[in-house]
Amino acid sequence: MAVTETRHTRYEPNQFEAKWQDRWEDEALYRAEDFLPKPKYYLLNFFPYPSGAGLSVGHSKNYVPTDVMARYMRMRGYNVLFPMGWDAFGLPAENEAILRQVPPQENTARNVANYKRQLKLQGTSFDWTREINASHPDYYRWTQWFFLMMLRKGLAYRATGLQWWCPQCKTILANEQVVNGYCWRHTDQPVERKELEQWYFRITDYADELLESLDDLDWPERIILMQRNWIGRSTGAEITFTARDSAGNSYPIPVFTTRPDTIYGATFLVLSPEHPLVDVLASPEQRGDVMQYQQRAARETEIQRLSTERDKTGVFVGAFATNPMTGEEMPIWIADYVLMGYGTGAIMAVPAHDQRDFEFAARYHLPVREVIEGPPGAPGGEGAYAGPGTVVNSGPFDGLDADEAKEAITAALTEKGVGHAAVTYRLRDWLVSRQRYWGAPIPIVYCDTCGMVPVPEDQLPVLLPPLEHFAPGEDGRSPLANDPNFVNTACPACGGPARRETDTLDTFVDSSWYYLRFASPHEVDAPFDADAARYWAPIDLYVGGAEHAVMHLLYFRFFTKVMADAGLVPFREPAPRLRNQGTMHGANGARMSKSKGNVVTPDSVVAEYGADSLRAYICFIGPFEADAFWDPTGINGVHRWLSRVWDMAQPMAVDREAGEPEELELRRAINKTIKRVTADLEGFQFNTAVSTLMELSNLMQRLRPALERAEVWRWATDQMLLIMAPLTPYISEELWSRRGGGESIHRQAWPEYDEVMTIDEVKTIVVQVNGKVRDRLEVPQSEDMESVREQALSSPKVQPYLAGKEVAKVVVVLDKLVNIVVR
RNA sequence: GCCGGCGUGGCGGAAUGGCAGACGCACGGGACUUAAAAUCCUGGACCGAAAGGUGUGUGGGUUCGACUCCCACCGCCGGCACCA
Repeated sequence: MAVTETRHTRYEPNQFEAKWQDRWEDEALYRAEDFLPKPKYYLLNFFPYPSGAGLSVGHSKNYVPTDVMARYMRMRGYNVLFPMGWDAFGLPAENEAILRQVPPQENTARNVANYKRQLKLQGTSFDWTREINASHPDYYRWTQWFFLMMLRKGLAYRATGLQWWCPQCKTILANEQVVNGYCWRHTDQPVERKELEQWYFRITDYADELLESLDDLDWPERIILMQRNWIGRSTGAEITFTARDSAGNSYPIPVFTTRPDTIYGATFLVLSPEHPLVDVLASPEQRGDVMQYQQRAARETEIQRLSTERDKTGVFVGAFATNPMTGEEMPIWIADYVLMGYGTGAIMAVPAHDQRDFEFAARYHLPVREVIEGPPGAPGGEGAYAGPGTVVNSGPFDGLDADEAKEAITAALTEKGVGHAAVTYRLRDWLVSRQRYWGAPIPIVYCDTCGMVPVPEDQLPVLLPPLEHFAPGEDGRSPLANDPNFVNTACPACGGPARRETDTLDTFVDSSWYYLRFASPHEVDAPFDADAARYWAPIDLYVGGAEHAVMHLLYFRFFTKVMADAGLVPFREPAPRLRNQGTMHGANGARMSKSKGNVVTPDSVVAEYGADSLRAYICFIGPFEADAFWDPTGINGVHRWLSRVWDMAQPMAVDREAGEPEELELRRAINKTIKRVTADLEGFQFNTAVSTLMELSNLMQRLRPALERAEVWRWATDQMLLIMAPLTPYISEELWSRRGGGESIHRQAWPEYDEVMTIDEVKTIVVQVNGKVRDRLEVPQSEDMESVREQALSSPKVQPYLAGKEVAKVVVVLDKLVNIVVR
């Protein structure tokens, strides 16, 4: 046998990582305890859907840095709530179950077990005693309860309308789930329109608050902007024009405009093809054309209709309306560029000052009347003028600035009773019903005698029955409709025969309140315990991807405001601070996904390098918010670093004195490192935290021969392990225990630093001549700048640049530099 | 088209308006080895023999001094896109 006289063992993370995982769990190291007197910190990741594909290192880009924060905050003395649960309902889960021909219940359970295993593998410190699952009856019971609350408060309603239908998902989608006319899950699947009766939540009631309180959020600017655009608040006026049909009957047509100042320039009205007055107003001569156009518009896909490139088309209705300001007669047209779902579904067309109206007028030879004159020299040319200017051709309002005219004309309209200031939103109500199996059944019963009856709270949950055939049908009905045992029930009001609602709730309803369930995950009498929720919520730091900018993140804000109004929670925003992690791309540059064939699993990385190397590399790879590219060789760097740490932090006898200069240098380095890493972690800069630690270990490597058997070395190594503990929990714990550190390193306090010890004994002063570096002066920290200035001016390296020149100015920056300006 | 964000070595990236390229990857040279791996030491922005000069997408500006602030342009990424 070869003699392997190595002083220490090699760094082999597989030898001890599993051991610590078990021990941490046994010792309940990460259990969050309600109502501790310590300050609380609620750290949460977006609610994940446990996919059969399992986790990739792309997911680690979210979970690892968040876990680092959780561990850091615990060491800072916070009572940290860092829970995990499963957004297990929903289409992807159901589709996967269909594909595998396994009931979704079973499939989900297996996926959850795998996710959990993978998360533990990576050393995440979730409190698993608070694990929740949205597809369990003890959870969705309360999702249903919230639906009833919405209904009670008048915020849930049923309505018929043309809705987006994805032929692949075989269900209706919410507006937020339609992307440029395509399904958000099937990006090559155009959505179609179906006329169906659906359930909605009245999110538009909260549009103003959802918009205004964005200002108070510490969220990425991008997300705030996207929400602001999505809500799309426009201010202007609603103006009532009076239309007459060919028989001489009058009908009011309200229009919404953001430019009431241009009303004198309105030369025709345009109604949406679906506008209810179209049928009434169409003249006998025009009726044929009008109906043909309406049918064509109905057939158009959303993509065709939304295309801005396409020429504007329309048809004259055969009727006229009176402009309430001018008394002028204007023709009424229909055109598909006017949408029924926005504003009033009708507009006054001002071709001189609106590009769309201009194009329409040009095509159909309708009159154009200029009423806003731009400043002199303003670009004339093609198209509508939408800029600022002075009002002309507008009777008594001539000469006013356009902004003044907005107010003046709105006031005049109000005075005459034909208009008023108005606000319109792009945001529509949230469509929450889905014609799919795998979701929370909507707790409603239809009785022939009593009509629609909510299921009483004490009869919740309405259980989702196991179904043999749970795949969606072609008929636009939920598979639940095929189960007579589910459908047929007794009316809760009269006891007579009744039918259950068979649609299920959008999964975004599940994720709109889950963050509160974590406060008291086992509560049986309420969705959450009010005191526990008051203690833990709102979320102090919420972390997830930017793809949920206008879906989940809007819905759960809405839910929170409703809950606040219901007295359930004392705050109106669920997550005052939000951060988005960047996307992890595979080595081939594509987003990491199974279909791109570039998935790297945490399992394979952990097997090869250990979890700490994975964690450190994920942190080191780049800024948290930035996208990253997985470089399979890049991890070597952090792995080598950890191997060196392993080697230098082995327990060592203390039997030598340290050399004083080295000891001081090490002490300073430790203090500086604590200071920097503290600032880095607070600022979410995990990449520089790791590089700071690498610098420290490089320095220690250099000082090691001089110091490794001195007391200061032992102290420094302990400090280093403490700073590393949140980033690399396993190696820190293993070395800590080998060194006899006592209780788990993860129960230790975050190290303090001494400001004085972060300052070097000497300072380096840069000497510039005309901004170019010519010399560097090493002077004692205490040296005053006046003396430094003299030294700089007399520096031999600087002299040649001063020769024959006149010194015009000397700029002195404290402890930093001297810049000599010469002419 | 409109609104954001970003442009720094071969690559990932670092730099309160004050030494550009920290820390790594990859690569070159060397040590150890019969050899290799691993490890350790070492080198490198570019031009130039050197002195020195030039460099943070391009062009201007502010400043004693600009990767950093301002203006214009180019490129990439993201969002929105007939919303009246």
